[in-house]
Amino acid sequence: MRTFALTDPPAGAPGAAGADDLRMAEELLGGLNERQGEAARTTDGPVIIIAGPGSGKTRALTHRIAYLLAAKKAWPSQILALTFTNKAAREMRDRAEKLVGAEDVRGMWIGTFHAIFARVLRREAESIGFTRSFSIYDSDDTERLIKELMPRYDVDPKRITPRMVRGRISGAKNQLVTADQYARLAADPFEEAVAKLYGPYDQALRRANAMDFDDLLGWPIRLFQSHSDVLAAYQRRWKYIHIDEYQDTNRAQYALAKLLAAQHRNIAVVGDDAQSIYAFRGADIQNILSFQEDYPEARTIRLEQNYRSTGRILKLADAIIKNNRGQLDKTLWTENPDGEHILVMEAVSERDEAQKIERTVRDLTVRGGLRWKDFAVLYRTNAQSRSIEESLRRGGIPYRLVGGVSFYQRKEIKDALAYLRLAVNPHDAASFLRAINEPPRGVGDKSVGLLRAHAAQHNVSLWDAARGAGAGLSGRAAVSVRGFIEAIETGAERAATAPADEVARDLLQASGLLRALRDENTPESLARLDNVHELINAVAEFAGAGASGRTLADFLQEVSLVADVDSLTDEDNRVTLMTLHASKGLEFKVVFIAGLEEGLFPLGQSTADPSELEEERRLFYVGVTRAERLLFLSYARNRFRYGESEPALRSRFLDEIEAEDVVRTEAGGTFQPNAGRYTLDDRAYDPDPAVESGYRRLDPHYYRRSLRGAHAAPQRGRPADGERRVEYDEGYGPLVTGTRVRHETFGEGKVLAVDGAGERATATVFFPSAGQKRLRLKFARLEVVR
DNA sequence: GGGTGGCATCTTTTT
DNA sequence: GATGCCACCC
Repeated sequence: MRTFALTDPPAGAPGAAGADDLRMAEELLGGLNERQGEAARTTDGPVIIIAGPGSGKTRALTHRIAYLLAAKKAWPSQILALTFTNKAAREMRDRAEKLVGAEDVRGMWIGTFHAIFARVLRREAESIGFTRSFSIYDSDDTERLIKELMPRYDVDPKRITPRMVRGRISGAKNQLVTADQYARLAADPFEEAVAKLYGPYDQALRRANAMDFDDLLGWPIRLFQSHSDVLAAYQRRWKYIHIDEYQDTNRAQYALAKLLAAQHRNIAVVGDDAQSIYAFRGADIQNILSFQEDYPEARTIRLEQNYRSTGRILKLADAIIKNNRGQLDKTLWTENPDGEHILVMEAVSERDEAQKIERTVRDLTVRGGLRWKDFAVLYRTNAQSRSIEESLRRGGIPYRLVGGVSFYQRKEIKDALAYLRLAVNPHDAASFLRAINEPPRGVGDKSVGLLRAHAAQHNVSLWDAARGAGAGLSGRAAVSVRGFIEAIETGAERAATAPADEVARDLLQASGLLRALRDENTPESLARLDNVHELINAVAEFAGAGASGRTLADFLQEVSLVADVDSLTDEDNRVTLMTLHASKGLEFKVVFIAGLEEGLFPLGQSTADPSELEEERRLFYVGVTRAERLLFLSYARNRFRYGESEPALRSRFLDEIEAEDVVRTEAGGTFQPNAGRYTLDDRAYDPDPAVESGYRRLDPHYYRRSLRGAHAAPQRGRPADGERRVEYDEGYGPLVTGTRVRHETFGEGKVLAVDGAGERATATVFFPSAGQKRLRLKFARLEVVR
């Protein structure tokens, strides 16, 4: 929650730096080591800082900013710093303030890519046909919109879910592939279905005066490309550009940075390829390599000394990442003591695992003098938090859960926000659909269907359709709709003059939402009512906090852009629970990584794809390097899945650790990794080209049955051309993603995914004739087509 | 139009 | 174990 001064930098340079200025600038770099200092001092021209975990990379970047200001190289408003979380931005700003003073930092542009460019878009909205108060759609809104479109374009939401479509469209947007281009590239029936929806989806967003997250990057690019004067203005403005966590940038972010840096070429990026964990949302490590191509004059600085962790933790991290290929060359080292051994804890169940964690936390606070906030428990999926929460609660240990269902994702909050968003942007279709019959006011599916038909027919928004009345609504529905519209319009009019929180309070009152919750009068509904009041308070706080005139529209755009980690502060003394992803950039004295089991971490089918497996491994690396002093790795031999307990096998990540005197068992013995249970790349054993260059599973215990199928007998030689028949009835075979199979009734299809084990092994197969099917291998008797 | 109860389907990770 | 969806009833 931060405002950026939107004034243009004063003309000219900020005056020549005197000797005093330069001395002060140098002093600011006093606390840095030689390398960090070099990174901070390299202010002119492109710099790429390749930095390991805990090496003070953000520190170096912040000092660089302070140095620029102190040495009078730029006005604050000429500095742009892009981060990946608001929290990182806030920390960077706070540290910069401490270095050079709040006064001299004001006006600097520090924020996430999304926040900064949302801001740019707000200023330039009209030139791309939006209004300033456009809505920002999260994945929920987006899926709603896609679902709306599906029947009209003859896509069956059972076969191809809105979520899948959203994923594909988002991926395409990250790669800067437009709807037209996508339609041309679509290669299979699934992609063709996506292609049918992509264009209309974009039009629907436009009609709703809304943007999705990817548009917040895509639209600025289009804006800059079509308005060279606008681009030139921003190129001039931002004399110095900084990007933190550069390994997480996607194509669109890369393109934006390149466009903006073209004039001054003062761009400093910081990244660690080993910590790239967001490929699933389009992050591309290649951007690090491209940087050196785009800026051949770029200076490369490596920060390899680690200040955070003990020697043993670092040794473990190194042993983990060594199992990945193609990591950039980097040697981590530290002057810190070796520290304690890393402990592996085996539990019989997830409940047992949670209790062990709870007990360990308690012991360490009593004996080790640690505080609750020194601990973090990290896990792969949000669902894992439940058991850990339970045991911490039972033990009376205060904790803080990051992620999961955050405040702004709760239903009542989304409903309330829908009203507020409509008042600001009445054409917002997703909000309209959410709010129109919440609370129930007699406008059900049928009436909404009529409005929708009317809107589609006249190519107007739902709002216009509803406002035009008529549309064939029944008398009762028409009255309700009119009341709804009036309430929103009243709110919209008042928004122009009254304070944002008053507008919000009155509008929610008029909506009937508050009354419905009060009338329901259950403990749950009253809790929800409290939440809505809390939202109103948040609006009040927001509107009051800013220097001047922060509007409801500003508030709404801000809340769409905050993540849950952002609210994390060091103030509460609580144990932190969060996903490994959310932990990036943070550090804790003691870290637990729970659920180190095959299928959970590495998760699901990621083991089938080498690049996905490597991303999982980097995620493990990220988790391990969050720890300063103590690290615990745990797994359970049984874990609940789909409501029933299922046996689990400890993660390959534990068995591939090769490090002397680093890891111990709880009993104090040496941890014995079962080396070679999984090995790298022995493609020679597999005649199937689909798994070429893949990791081969070799654990005879785990995969005994599949080995009997094909892998165990490569010496029999490849079958002659033609078909190879694999029987599945006594287990399941080496079926991997991409394999072509034939089914008795559906014909030929392509395997999209395989999950489950043994009896429950299930393949997701796409059949051109019948669409996507989930088939139990036990029954389906698939033939592999070669 | 709306509410309820049973059944299926999951489960990545997030700005 | 929770959410979503559908069928059925009021």
